[in-house]
Amino acid sequence: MNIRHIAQKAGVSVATVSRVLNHPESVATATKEKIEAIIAQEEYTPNWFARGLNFNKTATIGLMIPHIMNPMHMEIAKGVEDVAQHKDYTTFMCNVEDNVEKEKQYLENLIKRRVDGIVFISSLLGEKDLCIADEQGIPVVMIGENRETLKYPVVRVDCQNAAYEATKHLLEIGHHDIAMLYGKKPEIENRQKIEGYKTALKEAGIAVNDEFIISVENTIEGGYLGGKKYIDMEKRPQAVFATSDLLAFGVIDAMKDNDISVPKEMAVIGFDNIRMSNLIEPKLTTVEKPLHKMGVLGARLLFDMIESKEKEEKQPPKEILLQAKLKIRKSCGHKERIGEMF
Amino acid sequence: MNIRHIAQKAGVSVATVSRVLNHPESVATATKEKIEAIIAQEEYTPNWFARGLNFNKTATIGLMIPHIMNPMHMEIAKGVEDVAQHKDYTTFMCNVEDNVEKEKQYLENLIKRRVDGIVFISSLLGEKDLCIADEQGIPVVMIGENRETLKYPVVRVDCQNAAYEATKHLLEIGHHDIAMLYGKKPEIENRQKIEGYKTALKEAGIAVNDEFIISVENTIEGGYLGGKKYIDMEKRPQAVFATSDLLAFGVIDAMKDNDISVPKEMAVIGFDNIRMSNLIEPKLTTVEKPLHKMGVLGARLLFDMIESKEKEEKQPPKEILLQAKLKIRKSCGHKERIGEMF
DNA sequence: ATGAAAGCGCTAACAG
DNA sequence: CTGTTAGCGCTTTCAT
Repeated sequence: MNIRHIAQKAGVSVATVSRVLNHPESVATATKEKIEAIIAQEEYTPNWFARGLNFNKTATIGLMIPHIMNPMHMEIAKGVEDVAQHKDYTTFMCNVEDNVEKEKQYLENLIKRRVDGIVFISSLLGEKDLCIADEQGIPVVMIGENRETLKYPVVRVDCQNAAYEATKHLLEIGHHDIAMLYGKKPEIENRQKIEGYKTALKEAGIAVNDEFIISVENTIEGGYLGGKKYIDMEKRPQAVFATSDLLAFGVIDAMKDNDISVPKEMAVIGFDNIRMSNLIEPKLTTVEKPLHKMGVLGARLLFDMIESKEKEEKQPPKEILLQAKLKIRKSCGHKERIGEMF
Repeated sequence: MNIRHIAQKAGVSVATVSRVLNHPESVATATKEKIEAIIAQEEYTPNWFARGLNFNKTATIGLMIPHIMNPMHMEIAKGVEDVAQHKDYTTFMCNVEDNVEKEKQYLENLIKRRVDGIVFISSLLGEKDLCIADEQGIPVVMIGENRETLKYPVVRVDCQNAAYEATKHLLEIGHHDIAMLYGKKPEIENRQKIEGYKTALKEAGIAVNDEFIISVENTIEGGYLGGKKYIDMEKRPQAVFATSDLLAFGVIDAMKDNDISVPKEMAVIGFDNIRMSNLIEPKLTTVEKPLHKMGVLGARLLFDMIESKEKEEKQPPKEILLQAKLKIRKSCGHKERIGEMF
């Protein structure tokens, strides 16, 4: 079933059919209606490839997701998808699994398919790979930074400051021996978080204990493992700053399994504020990232680029810096500052 | 940058370039290597559309997901994606948001893009829409049933029996007034679950109280709302059978907010056994669905069809029926049957 | 307002 | 082993 069949049935040329598909106003009402009827009746759908061959637009964007089982990523993804949907774009979600090779493969795939743009959530890719997209003229935006060099527009949150605040919160409650558990993957954010953590400790005149700084897989299981390590230490920490809520969940689970009360014997603070974080027991004190908003802003940035590309304008890469906010709940045992609570 | 440029640079015809791209073995090693070098150097990527115009294969499958923020769906999606990845297929994930219109739109989009097959998770679509894919010769498989008529291969679990077992478990513990809270959306499964629930009650000689059967959005918030309704009833139920873990989470949260102890004053059982269900307090007793496996089996079914389509074989739609299993934890307060625990 | 015809970039017979 | 060439289905000038 192709455009020629329709043209024949209607007794017109293919050009006319093509016109009713693309510029309906330029066709006589009578012929148009006749053709439209036939199209409907025959359930004809124009061939996407033939079309793409002529246009250079696919109304598709790609979305790289580090891990689809991590609710944090999905909350961001939802934000991106909401905007894309609104613009009548289809979103290609790609599950990277924290694996550089897989991400590279997906990127190539997306480029081959000529997506109009790509949003990366915490990309693992280096300059060299990323610029493949660039060279093909495909706009790219980052959510969560990727490399120090900001060659691409990026939506990021000030992780260093957030980590500083989180650690300080633990300090204010009265803890000295504060451990930090971080997920292996988004390297730069980790570095910033470590920096913030150390700064807070130093300001409080506390020496950094490197044994307390552990990295694991960024999953509940990873958190459990980390928690177990802290438990087995000769000199246990009094508090754990976990760099994601998922990790914090794992830590708390490990504590429960070993009859260590949270927050009484061990304070735990998370990062991200995913939906579930106020459902576990004790409700998780955490750092609130505006996840959905990050997705929305990232997508907007991308569409700005797509649209300015059409007009052949060029703009310098924008950077949106968001601040995170402490969300004080129960897992650190703080009793004052109730005003800041949810 | 197209195939002609490459051909010129290499001093060969486009056909030869096309050959090294598609049937490298049929080209002399020397010419092949030369052409490959030029392709690499020029960073040439074949135009996807031109290619799709000739082949009728895109190495892409579509995956309809009712709601990306529901971990249950993402665990299934992960199973599908794992298989697709293994077969070197790219997976187009579509976030349906429990919205028929959106699902229809995504379906049309996937068809236009000529995906090689589509996996639907708990599709909302009717025969009429679904057969659009059929008519275009695009294989379709269902995970979680869609309509009574099984025109398509399907991976499903015996929800009726599972609901029966869940209710019976509540009964065995000693509860009489058992409520049922179900999510609005996968209609058929709901019907089956209600059936199983009623059967168990009847067998125990307990009259069904229709007031106890409430439907809400299938989210944590929905569960919270449902829980609240039960709390406000003149004669409160002693136990709630929630048809998803997400709902159960919400119910438990509502109980906590109202100082009703789970399981002492209110037993709660869930359905799905998502990863988080043993992290909340009390650990959730639930019905375990083999989520990842469902995704894997669904994808395999799809690839069977894709491959048998290539060979022009036709096979009757297969149906895979899985059994769910009670996962007894703490939220119902049962103390025996420890052997069945995690 | 409509038709004829020239591509878009690629693949696959068919020849050599 | 390689080149020539006819499409794949559609859009879009350029004529009429």
